[in-house]
Amino acid sequence: MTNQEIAKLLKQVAAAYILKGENRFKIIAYERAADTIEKSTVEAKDLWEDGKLGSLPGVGASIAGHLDELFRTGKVKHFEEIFKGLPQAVFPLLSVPGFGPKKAYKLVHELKLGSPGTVFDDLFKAAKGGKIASIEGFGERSQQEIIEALERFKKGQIKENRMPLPYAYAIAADVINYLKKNKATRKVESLGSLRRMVATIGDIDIAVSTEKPDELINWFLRYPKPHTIVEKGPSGATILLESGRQVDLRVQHPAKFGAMLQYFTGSKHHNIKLREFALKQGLSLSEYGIKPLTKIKNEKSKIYEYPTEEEFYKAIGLPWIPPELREDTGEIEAALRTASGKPGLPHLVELRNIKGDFHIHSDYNLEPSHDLGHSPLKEILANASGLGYEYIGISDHNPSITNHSSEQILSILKRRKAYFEQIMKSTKSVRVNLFIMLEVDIQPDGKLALPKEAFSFLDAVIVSVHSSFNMDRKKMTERILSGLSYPKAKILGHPSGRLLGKREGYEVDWTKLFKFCRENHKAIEINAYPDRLDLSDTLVHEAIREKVKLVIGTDSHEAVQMNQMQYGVSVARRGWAQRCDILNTLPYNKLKGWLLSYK
DNA sequence: GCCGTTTTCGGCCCGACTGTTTTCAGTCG
Repeated sequence: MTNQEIAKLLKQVAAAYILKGENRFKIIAYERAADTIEKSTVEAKDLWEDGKLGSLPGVGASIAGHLDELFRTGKVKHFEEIFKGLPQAVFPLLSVPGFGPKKAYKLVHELKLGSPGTVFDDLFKAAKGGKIASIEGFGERSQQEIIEALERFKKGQIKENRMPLPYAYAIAADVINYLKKNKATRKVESLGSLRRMVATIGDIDIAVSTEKPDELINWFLRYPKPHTIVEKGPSGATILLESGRQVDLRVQHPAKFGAMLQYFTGSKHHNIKLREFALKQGLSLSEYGIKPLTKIKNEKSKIYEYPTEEEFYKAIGLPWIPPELREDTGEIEAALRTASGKPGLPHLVELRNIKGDFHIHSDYNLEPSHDLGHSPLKEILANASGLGYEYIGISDHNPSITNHSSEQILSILKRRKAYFEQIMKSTKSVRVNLFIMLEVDIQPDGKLALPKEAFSFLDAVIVSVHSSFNMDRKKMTERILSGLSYPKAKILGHPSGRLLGKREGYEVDWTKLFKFCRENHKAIEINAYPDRLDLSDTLVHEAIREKVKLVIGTDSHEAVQMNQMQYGVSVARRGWAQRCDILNTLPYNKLKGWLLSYK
């Protein structure tokens, strides 16, 4: 059962409760639980197997109990009770934008739509036949709107995919650059999930601070890349790029920019928690500023405005919270501790702390079964030098074991080592240290795809799973631990194997893996490759709590991709990682001590 | 049903938009 399916079920429970007139806070509780599970980067089922369902914010004893029953038996008696007496045709309609439980129920009830399978067609026919306008609470306009909503829904049912963060980031960077060229622009910032650096992004939202909103909006609409204009209003505009990606602009006066930036950065749950917190101080927060509550009803109180987020947070007694942390996973409580002088918010790792990259593929042809890199070592070194790195590791894929004998593999690796050493001698001007490494497959039986003798030509290896992804959790965990048990296996590469939007990660017992890594001084990689961003933010947070060390690697197959380190850093930051948690922030000598110690 | 400055009981975010309304309900982000 996937997170999406669980979230859907919980939303249906909430909808059923709405229809049955249940206590509205109970409804909100179910909606909130559905929302966190839908957005969680860890499978709820994995958490359940570890007995950690309760770690999801909004999932308490009661809902966790129901989910336990769901995972064990495939159904929940309590939910079935709740659904009793409600027409099933209501639920499919809830996926149509504009349809909530009450509207859906009223239509199904009044029009006697019995079948969930044909409810869309049945309703569409009823609307076309003019049968909706006469229902109480509806009219000609809402009837027309229903027709259009159903048509849109039919067309757009292949739901637009969210894109991996780096793609969105590149699009946004170009728009932001363009917006900065206008003289009326004071500040430009991304908003929403993009600013929080979430692994996948839907729409791109950008905010501009300016005294001349109209001028900025018109400037935005003249963005030089091909686009169509979707919407234009007094406070912003929306365009659709040729790629099908939507870009929203919001403009605000500099005096109010802080509150607006805070509001639209979210996350929703962070903002809700923040407003609850402020309310206890008699302050009401909104996108326009902060309003002190008054005792007299309906009296309009003054709104205080804030040019910056720092001032906004300060006004409610908190230090500024980095956007990457704004997910209501303890950051407000931590900020509060910081405010009272105790250890609270982490000092998040930054891109400039990174001193090297171990996961780089070169163009040296060692006849691997996976893809070669495209750049020669010299170019990689030059790039590393430009990035200010002290060291790099070249981790080409291991030579294919089906096409080579052990002797051939030894000979290939011996030649490679000699070749790399020769290059290093001839490029003494570049002061980047080299580790000669490999990325080695962990085979299904847990053995590494490399003969034992071959390790003498290597400083260390990254081990990764590249095949048989569908093993059960126990076997996969044993497989990985076995692969990591080799003395020179120091790093587990792209640990979950996920490909964003394409493939779920394989199942792993993370608790067991983290414990093993901590005890054996193995590091887990945060792979910064755009389609991976693996380990996920939530698991990074958990790994750090378990005192596991991490490395951030780009998995570059071209020298230019080494610049993608920033996306790995953003995952680390979302997982609350500080400099001390990330090994490749260490200077060369210290790092070498860890990488070259074999047990 | 969830959850915790002080609260394990008693609270529970904010504003915009839409359409059918004469003051509000439903939906959305």
